[in-house]
Amino acid sequence: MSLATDSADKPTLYKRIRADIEKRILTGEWPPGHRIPFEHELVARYGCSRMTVNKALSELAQADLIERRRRAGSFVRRPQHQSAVLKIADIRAEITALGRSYGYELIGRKLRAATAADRARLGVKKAGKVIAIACRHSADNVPFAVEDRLIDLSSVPSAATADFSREPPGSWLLHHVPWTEAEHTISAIVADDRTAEALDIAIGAPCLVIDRYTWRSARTITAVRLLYPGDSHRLVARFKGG
Amino acid sequence: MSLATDSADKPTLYKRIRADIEKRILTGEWPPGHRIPFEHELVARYGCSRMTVNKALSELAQADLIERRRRAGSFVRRPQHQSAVLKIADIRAEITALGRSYGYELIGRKLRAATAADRARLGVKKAGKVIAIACRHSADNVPFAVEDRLIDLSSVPSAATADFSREPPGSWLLHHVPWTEAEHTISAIVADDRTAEALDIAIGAPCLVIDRYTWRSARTITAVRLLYPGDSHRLVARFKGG
DNA sequence: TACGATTATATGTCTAGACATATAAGTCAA
DNA sequence: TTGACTTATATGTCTAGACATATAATCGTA
Repeated sequence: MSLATDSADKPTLYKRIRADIEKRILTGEWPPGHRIPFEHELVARYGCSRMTVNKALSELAQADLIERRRRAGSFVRRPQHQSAVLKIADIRAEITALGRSYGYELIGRKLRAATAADRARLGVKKAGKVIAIACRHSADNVPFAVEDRLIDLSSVPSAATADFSREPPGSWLLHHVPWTEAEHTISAIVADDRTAEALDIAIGAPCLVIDRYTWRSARTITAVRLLYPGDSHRLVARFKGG
Repeated sequence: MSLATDSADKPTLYKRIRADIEKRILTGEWPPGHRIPFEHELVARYGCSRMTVNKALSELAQADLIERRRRAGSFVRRPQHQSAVLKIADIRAEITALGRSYGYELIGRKLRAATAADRARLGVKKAGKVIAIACRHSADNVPFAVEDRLIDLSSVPSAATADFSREPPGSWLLHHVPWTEAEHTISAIVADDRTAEALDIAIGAPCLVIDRYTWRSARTITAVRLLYPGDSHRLVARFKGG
């Protein structure tokens, strides 16, 4: 909701330019790598001075949405600059970054009309189709995490035809769907028999639970629950603040 | 290290102005709430046009380091705008925000020359004095978290005379010491007998463990371990991303 | 073909003005 | 004392220029 509506009030010109460009990036109309119009082109389009256009583009650059290169132009950045906590969104990247071999195993995949429970979990009211996915990640052939995910197909129709038997859904989504907001809920449980079996740990051993919800604008994209062995896994988040 | 050294190269004027102000804020010379010089004063001091000063201040505002108010001036922001994960840094604020009554109990406080273990925990080589603090937080008289903290007195000398019997050290630090970086490590354990006793939970119940290290520039400020009952507590982190 | 020098161009920074606008502070009346 | 009105002022936005600088593209040469 934060940058939702500058509704009704008259935004200044440079803010309008910035919002116009931001919108095209977030909707995917201008994908990562796309060259956005030169300053002089925007000057012509909006009928203003170059400083006004420059201010809009500078703010987008400061927000890491675009990258500016002298003589070449300004380009939409790849969404790889998330906060540290979100980097763990891509478990494969996390494991390979540690120099360990990544293993992935699809346990189950079901395409179905959303049940009441599905709608509650995704936080949506309208019915629609969803994909439910269960899978397991491993590092050096040791179970690393089990994943239980729901994807809202009305937000991400292309997920219906994606091949999740080879690519983990988290990686697929990260590379195909731009997100704008995510919420993590972290808690701890002790392993029940099924969890213990899946993670190859003892019943009663501590587990870290991460529930993540991801939105694009106001639309829910996916809800996922990740279970990690709590004593062997550490979740590291590093911040810069003021 | 990120914005550490623009060493040797010649930074542009607006960057120098921005860096000058940033430095005074981070060193605490200009504390939260302090009014920084008006644009026209900075124009006089640096001998440049107002637009140059304005660019420096606008970027500081976009980075949430200062707040600008028409007619009033520009003010150093309180460090309350951290990422969601860091908001839980202040347990008191977290509890009162939920409308529950906050309780605090100092269990122990020791001022000592740093032992080898202390130095390892803080990640410093040089010896010096430290304060070790143990305390417990509660919500509506139910144990909420136990805290085990080490403060490096060479970084925060004023902590030696702070009264931690009434104010929790986390709140005190948050309000007295500006930080620039923090690292969280989150894991899960099962409660041993001492932990179970302190949190009033069963032995073997799941606990969430948060280890946090905080730095100002390259100096370690504090290291803290927080233990939460894992089934009743949830750590929520919300982000906006690209 | 490969490499080095030249050129064109988009961004980076800066100026000396201008008018708009929100609001702190002061003024005056009820 | 309180509330309404006025005023002064700091920031917000914008312009039409300028020169600096990094670099993609081109051209020329070995």
